[in-house]
Amino acid sequence: MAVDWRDAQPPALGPILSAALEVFNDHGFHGASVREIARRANLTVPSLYYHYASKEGLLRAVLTSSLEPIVERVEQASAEGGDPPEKLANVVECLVLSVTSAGTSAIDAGESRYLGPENHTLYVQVRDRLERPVQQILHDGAERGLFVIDDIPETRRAILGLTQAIPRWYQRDGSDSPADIARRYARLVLRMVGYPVAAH
Amino acid sequence: MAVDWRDAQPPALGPILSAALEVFNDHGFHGASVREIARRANLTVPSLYYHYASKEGLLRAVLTSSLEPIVERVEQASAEGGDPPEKLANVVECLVLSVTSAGTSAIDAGESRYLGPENHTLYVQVRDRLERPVQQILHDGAERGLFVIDDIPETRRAILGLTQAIPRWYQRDGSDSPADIARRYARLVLRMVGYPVAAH
DNA sequence: ATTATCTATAGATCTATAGATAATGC
DNA sequence: ATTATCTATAGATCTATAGATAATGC
Repeated sequence: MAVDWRDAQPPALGPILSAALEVFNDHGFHGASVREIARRANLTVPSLYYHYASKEGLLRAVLTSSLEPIVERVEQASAEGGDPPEKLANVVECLVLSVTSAGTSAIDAGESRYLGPENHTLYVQVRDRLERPVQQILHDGAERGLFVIDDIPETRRAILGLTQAIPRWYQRDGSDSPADIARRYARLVLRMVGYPVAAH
Repeated sequence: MAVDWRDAQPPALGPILSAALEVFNDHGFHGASVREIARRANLTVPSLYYHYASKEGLLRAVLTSSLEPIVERVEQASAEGGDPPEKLANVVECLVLSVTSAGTSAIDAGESRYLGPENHTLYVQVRDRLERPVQQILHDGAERGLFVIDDIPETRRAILGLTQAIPRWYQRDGSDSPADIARRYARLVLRMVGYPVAAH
């Protein structure tokens, strides 16, 4: 096993994209200015434009570069589980850890709607790789009669929407550790697909 | 019973706020321009400023005016249920119908973070009235041993986050009617709180 | 030669206001 | 008197580029 998906992720995002991630997270795509991104990256604006053709290109790079390591960890988390319930618990834990941990940081996936058609397509390709393992687990679990699911794609969207909503309320100085939240969310999702889990 | 919470909601938002709602929904707060809002409301920009002191004031008015009728319907939906499971199913159905129905339209609650402190406080007061009945139902259901819940506030946030994520993928021309989605989401949430529901 | 940075600036757009003018209600 | 609209514009800010300059690698 190359890396443990439970480990805290390294930044891995280079100074420009790290600056862009911060500013996009703080103000959203339209509220962010390339001036501020350049300032936080210790560059002038034209230097920034040497590396990225446009503000939109910057957003696409931030979104895909943030999501790609998450996809890889999610694939590992799924592979590590023995049966669908364990796989699903692992994947949900991994997703929650990803959006609550420092480095990776969760840029609101909703900002992707401001991408133009070409950049949006590139982003969707990465997002699809995140959806695929979740879809597969739900399908397998339902097929084996382990899960009770009315509509698999809808449930997949519910699960991913659930984890993406966490950054809206999560405070890093709160009393609950990311690991605690991750474990509770895993149980919550297992119950959601009709797999009974006792209360803790 | 004054109004049926399952009825499709009337617009009820006046021409200026309706225009603002559309533009904020299309482009987000920072991507929206007051020029376009004024244009869609058939007004000049200074006329618009006569009615609302600032773009931020417009956003606050849109957010609270959109949310208030939803709050009232949710309170009705809860009151109409006999026991916690029925109340919860009603509330979730009502929330899903609210974010998928035409008039009310679901402005992304995430835009509220762009409000300044005073306006944010006003918005939070309305949002709290939405959270309260959900919190109460979860509390009652857990107390009576009907629900299996690890953490009530976290589960409340999960449920509301779940419904707020719907507008990101919901297409009004899709094959599933809002009523179908609402019923499936209600079952999904009941399972989430450990209340078993058979598959449909 | 290539890569990466800079100063200076174009040109558009943004929120908001000043001050005049019309329409309405007492 | 009050309410609601308008024309005209202030003043700031935004994304992006032109063109010069330095540093690096062959």
